[in-house]
Amino acid sequence: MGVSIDDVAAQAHVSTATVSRALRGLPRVSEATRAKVLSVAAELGYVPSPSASGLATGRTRTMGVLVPFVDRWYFGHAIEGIDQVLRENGYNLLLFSLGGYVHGQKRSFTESMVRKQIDALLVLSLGLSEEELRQLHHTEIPLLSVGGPVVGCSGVYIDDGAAATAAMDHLLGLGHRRIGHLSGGVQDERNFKVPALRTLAYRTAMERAGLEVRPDWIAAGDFTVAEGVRAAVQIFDAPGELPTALFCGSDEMALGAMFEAQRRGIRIPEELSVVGIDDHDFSAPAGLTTIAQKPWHHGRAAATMLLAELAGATGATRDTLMPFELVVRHSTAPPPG
Amino acid sequence: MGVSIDDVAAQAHVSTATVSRALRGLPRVSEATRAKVLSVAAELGYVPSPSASGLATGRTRTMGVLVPFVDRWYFGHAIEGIDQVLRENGYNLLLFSLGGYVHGQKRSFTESMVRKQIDALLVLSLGLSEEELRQLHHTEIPLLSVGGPVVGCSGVYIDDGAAATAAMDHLLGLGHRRIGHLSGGVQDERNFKVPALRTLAYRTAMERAGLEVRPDWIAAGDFTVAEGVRAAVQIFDAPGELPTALFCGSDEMALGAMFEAQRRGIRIPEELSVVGIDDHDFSAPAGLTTIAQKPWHHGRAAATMLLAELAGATGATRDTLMPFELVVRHSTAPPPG
DNA sequence: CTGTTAGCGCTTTCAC
DNA sequence: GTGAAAGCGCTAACAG
Repeated sequence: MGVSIDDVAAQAHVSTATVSRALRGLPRVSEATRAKVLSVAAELGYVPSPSASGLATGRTRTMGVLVPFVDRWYFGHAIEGIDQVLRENGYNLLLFSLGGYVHGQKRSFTESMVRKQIDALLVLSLGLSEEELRQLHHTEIPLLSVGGPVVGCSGVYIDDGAAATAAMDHLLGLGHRRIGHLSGGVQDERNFKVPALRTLAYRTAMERAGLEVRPDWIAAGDFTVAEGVRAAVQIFDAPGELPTALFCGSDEMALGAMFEAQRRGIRIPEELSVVGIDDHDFSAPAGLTTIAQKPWHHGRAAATMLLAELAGATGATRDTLMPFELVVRHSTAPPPG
Repeated sequence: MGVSIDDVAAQAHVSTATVSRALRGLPRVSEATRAKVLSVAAELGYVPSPSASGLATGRTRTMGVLVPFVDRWYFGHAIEGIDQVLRENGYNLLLFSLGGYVHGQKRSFTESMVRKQIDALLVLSLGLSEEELRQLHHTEIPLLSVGGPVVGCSGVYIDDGAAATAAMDHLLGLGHRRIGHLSGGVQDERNFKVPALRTLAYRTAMERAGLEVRPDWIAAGDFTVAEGVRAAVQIFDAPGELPTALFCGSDEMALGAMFEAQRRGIRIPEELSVVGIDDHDFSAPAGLTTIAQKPWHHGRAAATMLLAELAGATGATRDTLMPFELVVRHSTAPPPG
């Protein structure tokens, strides 16, 4: 059925070894033979078998990408960036999604899924357990994280503390003093520290400004709109005065808070300022002020580094901080009064 | 470095063939030997080489998934569903994203990316060109589309015409007579008919109700929020009276229209009703009335069928219509007056 | 129930 | 510059 390298060799009247060299652009092949081989291969519609060359070389030209979800803003865009550079370099992208099972027994990622199957692994914003990390390092394939720090391997991400601080400084600069917070990452996310970093920056900024951190002005979500609504409800329903501003751990949560505020007739930004982190696709249309980051670029940068490492550039994968930027839109203004 | 089947065979004092049978759960192996092999394999940390077995069997236990984007609602969720059933069945998911290059020369999907690499291909809501379709069918691997009809292969999707009609009937039932439309798919999407089907249903419903289809009440977008805003602006800015309702080709566009309406002080649903299709994650929080579909289920269903087909159940992949449902929330009401 | 023996299709020394 | 031949690790007859 499939035409093999032998067919090409026969047709071109050369050995399989020569066909192999010619097709891969290796030296030690005369231009005449190379041309001949190329034309015969094209004519026959020859496509090399990845399994065969994988077996022979030990490399699969496939990169694994491990994600907690594919249907969430950050991951979708990061994967898109990764896919693009992989494609440009003739690499395949093997996707492993935990589908939300960030922890627990339903979580099904194991070393065996990866062994002898991929040349390197990109881990997206994921807290790997000690055991998983151990297994992964044991496979000895290059590893790189994207979207947040992961112990034991380098990563590509923004300085979450600084980003959150920039958001807080914006609010503080506007004159807000009663600032609430929708935090991300409800529970134990193991080694994944992003939500905690952002929340820590909130507390630090408040204290630095000499402001009180009121527990009833902090609510936890999981980075989604739905949870943003839930967290906002919790804060809005709390007895006592409301904050004049909300710093949200993600744009989705910020948007959720905006929806809930609108539902209650709380005017934004007149009565309440809202700022998020991400610059989600919905943020510009909704007029949300945010700290923008570009997961697509993160993916590209990470994949590029990993490819360089595979190409032999030892040390090509290093921790690298990506830029972020405050984008002021219409959800923030000085506090009322 | 890697421990091979021979190592296991040696340690277990059996032949490689026996190890192979034992590990794959084939018959004709005594329980005693099977147990022995299993324990030795575990002890040695043996993991079979996909390349080797792929070479030997001609099957890779990998399914390809071709998508126009991974960072869009429908696709992200569909991929999640696909990934899950693949994982449950020991299959790998090789992702091919066109990254938005739905057409044009930057589009890089070719037969060679697929040949000898995957056992089957899932094509997500994508209009393949005649040439691509020809190449794909030429590879003779099972094909199945998800999210919309693709000529030449079966598919899993909702009846878009009926879904759009349900949305229109809701509006009509509420008493609306001036209904505008945000259509999807701006330009030539080749063989991808979903946007056109929805728009056709709009026209048909209008005519059936004896209502005028006004060109200035129809604006085209590309299914995204940003385009929804743009299209809404176009309609809102048109001279003459405004429609009292908007039927949008996707929830993202509907949400964009809602943002724009809010910006202009057009009250929803008092002055304007908006209905979409999808039940996007943002729809419930935003209170958008919509026709809900479940891409995650579509993905699961499609992957399951393809796997069955691969397992030998000829004809397992057939056209199958998935359910949809009107979800009434707070963006629709009877027209003013 | 188990072992032997060919490959699967490609890469890679090592000769020539 | 080119060819011969030995694998890479596993599966699949075919014997026994």
